[in-house]
Amino acid sequence: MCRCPGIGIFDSEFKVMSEKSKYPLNLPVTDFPMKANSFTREVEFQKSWDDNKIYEKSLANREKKDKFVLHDGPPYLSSSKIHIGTALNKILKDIITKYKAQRGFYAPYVPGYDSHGLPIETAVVKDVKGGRRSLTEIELRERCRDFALTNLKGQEANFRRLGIWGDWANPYVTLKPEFESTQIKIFGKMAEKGYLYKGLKAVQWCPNCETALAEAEVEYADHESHSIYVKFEVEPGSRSKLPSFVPADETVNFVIWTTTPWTLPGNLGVALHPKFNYLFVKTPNDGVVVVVDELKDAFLAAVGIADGDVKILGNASGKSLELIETKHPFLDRFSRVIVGEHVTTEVGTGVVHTAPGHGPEDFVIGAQYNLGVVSPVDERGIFTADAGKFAGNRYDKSNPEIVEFLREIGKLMAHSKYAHSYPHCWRCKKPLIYRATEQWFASVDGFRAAALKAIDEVKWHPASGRNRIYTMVENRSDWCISRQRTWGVPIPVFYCKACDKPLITPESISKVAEIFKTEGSDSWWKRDVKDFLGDTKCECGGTEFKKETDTMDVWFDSGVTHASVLDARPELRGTPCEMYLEGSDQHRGWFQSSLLTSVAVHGRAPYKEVLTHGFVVDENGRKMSKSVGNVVDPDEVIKQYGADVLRLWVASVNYTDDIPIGKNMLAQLADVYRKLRNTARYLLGNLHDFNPATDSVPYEKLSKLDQYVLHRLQQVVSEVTQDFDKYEFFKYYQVLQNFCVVDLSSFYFDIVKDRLYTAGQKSESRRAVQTALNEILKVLVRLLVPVTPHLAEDIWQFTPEAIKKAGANEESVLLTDFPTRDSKFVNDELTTFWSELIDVRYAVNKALEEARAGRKIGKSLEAQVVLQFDDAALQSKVSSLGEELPGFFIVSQAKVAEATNGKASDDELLSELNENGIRVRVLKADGEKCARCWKYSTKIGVHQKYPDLCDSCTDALLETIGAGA
RNA sequence: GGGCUAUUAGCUCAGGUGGCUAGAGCGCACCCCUGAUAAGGGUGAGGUCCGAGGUUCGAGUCCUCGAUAGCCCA
Repeated sequence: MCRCPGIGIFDSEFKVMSEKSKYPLNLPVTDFPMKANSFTREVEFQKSWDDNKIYEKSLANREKKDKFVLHDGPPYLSSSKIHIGTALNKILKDIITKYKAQRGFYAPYVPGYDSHGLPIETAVVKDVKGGRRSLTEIELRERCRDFALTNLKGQEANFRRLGIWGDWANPYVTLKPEFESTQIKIFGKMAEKGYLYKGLKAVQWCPNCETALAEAEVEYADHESHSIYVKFEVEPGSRSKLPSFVPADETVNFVIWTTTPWTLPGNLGVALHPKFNYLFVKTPNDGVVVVVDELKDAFLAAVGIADGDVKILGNASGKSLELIETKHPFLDRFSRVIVGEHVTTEVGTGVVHTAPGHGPEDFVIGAQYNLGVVSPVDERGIFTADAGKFAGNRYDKSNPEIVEFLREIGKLMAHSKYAHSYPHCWRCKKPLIYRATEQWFASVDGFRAAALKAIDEVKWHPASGRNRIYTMVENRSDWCISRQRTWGVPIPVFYCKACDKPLITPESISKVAEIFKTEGSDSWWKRDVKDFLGDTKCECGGTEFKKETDTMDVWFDSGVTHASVLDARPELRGTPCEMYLEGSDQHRGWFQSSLLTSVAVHGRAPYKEVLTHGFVVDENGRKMSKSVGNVVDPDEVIKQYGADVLRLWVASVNYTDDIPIGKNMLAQLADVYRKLRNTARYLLGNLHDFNPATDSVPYEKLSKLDQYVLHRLQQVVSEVTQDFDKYEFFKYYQVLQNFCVVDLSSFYFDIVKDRLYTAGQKSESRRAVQTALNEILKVLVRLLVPVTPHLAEDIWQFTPEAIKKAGANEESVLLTDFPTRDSKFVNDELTTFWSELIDVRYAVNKALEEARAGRKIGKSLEAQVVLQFDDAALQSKVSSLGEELPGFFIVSQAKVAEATNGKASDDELLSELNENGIRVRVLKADGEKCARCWKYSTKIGVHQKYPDLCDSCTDALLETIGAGA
């Protein structure tokens, strides 16, 4: 078969004169193509919107109106291609901004990008020969910037291809100087309020590379460690807290198990599980030892004590032993018994060596007990003076020494080698250590109450989002803002070289912000300290300063967009904005970082409403992953179906939960898209000769059916408006689809075709239909704008001039207003009236289908129907249609018979149906087939010139071609 | 392991405060039309409402437990 894309698409495929009929009909005329040809057409529309500045005009038109600002959450620039979830997010935003603009709001949309941070730095370094150390900081940053901006171009192209409108010429980017400058100011304000402090935190550290590592830079590999069991003796002052069954003359030892002997100098506690059962075991040579019940046997085996040689003195819960002090095995300090849920019975003794400077869990639990942090290891992995006799040794070389020393002083119960998986540096492949380092923190405690209050002043969609973020903020610890990275905004702090005191003052902040505003944050590395501080003096009298080397967490970058974008750009009219809209993971991410910085500085949330969506999964509800091969690429979807189908997908699903997508769904969405398109095509084709200004028929003169479809149209407008206002686009999708399929295509359009095609071209009955079709077109094309703007624009461009001139004659459909319910068309009685008639029509169709199945008729016009009703009221309703009745059933004749006239079968009876008090008899139509309208009639050839036409066709024809012909 | 959310026909969705044989559109099957034509119309077949208990005269709807999936934590 010849399939020639493009050919014939712009030709008129509708014909005024059928080849098979010698008589003229009023057939549809339009160049609106049935096929969308989205691949090229959508891009053309997008270009014309750009060229004609449609977005800018939309804003200008509504400049004096209330604002609705949806503030864009910045996608991260680690890739030049967006994935389907990003497409969904941007489309949702676009549906909302387009809708709000149509509703008359001033609704600017400024897209943003998140451009700093580790993943970009990592991606860049990966391609550098010789590794990061072969680059200066500035060189590395330049490469990162290029990488980010290249990706920005790619993502921008992807977004624009989706039909997203906005200020693409001026997006916000976190690496722009003015952005960075504002970020510094926010940091300064938080410092001024006392919300920032420097504290210790255990981070993964590579002693070889002398740098902190992020989670993504850690590789796990097999490693052989020392496995040791060590006694922590209860100090005399705590003996009273022991259970009474413990004999006073026995030493009592909590026994810990560890694979990192070198961390013992950092030990500050021994952790038990509050609910576990701990045994007090009398041993031959080690006094009483305390271990968890479940691991007692494994422990005895490990330390080589026979089961028969011990005696269980009693037991106690972990909780009951809390706060007992033990002696550090070799340093002159105590190690406190603490309890935590993180203790397990998988391996060891159920008594956990706790060194807050050497592990994140230890750090957290240590903070709860105020144990402090001891981390006697420098950046090269060498013990400091705090490590006592091991000072000066490398941590790993000290392992055997510590083991040996423990043995000497009698604290070691067992020692062996232990092979396990252990974190290694991805770069040098050497083992990592946890090391406490100084970091900058935002004290969430300082404004937690205000943040929680702010959360309750925001409208969350769905409502469960409120609880989600509330509990997170309620429980979160302080926010560590420091990153040991180069690609980011520097933490604007200086240190006195003499006393090491940090310097951060309104003046220093203001100077840094000022320089950043013109030169960007590169200046931090390029410029001398003096440029920022002048001749500032430290309190100690020192005049020499050094710059902080840490950069800020990228969540701080994006967390200040309310200041650096909303407040900074006049056209966005400041904070709070109307809406943030992101995936539900952002309750922990952007929603929270934005809230925290905004509350810290302004005492309120930066947004009035927050809308969240779920994650895109495949058709089986599984998450997408490359290895499974179920990833849907938005590019591919656009190539095959176009952006509007993808947008229709977004509108069709309930995005609150997981959002499925796949081949079947897309194929079905393409079907729905085609239905919408063909609905529009029917409207356009049948309105080609209609001028609303002169041809409209007054409402009272419309048929009851025309009035009904207009009433339904108003219902649709009402429902759809509610759906949009509640952001429930899937309801809009259902309503719209139902309306096009049920009310229009298979009902009104089908019935009314006869009037349109065969009545006199200018007859009132045809003009009445066109009056209704015109209203439908006007509404429908606008309803399509938020979700399928390209389709709407396509329809708009093919709308006959007379119709455009009579209505909103905008150059683009994107500049029109959203339709409102027109009360002059509302008449609820029509719904009750027609719903019963539609039931009758359904019965008639069933009867006709039976006749068709029996090969008695083909098309329904070959039949006539005779109806009888048990219900007199229904009968009179049906009768009231009068001459419209045959058209309503699309048969040649229809009549209502008296209920008594129900005698036996007629010879002509083709089928019969009797149910629900409705009796339908189908007979062959009376008379001959009219050559023009194809209806059967007994009045064929009443005009001698037209022997094969029925009377009404003759009239219509004479009217159309002029009387006297 | 914890928190949150979800689970109704092949697909996308309806089913306020528990009450008739659980609905819609699409898709599918069969048929018709050939003057919306790579369109249009008609009829029909599809559901142990995730599972198991429980409350109740009655549960898709309420309660408990569990399964599966997604997100966030640990």
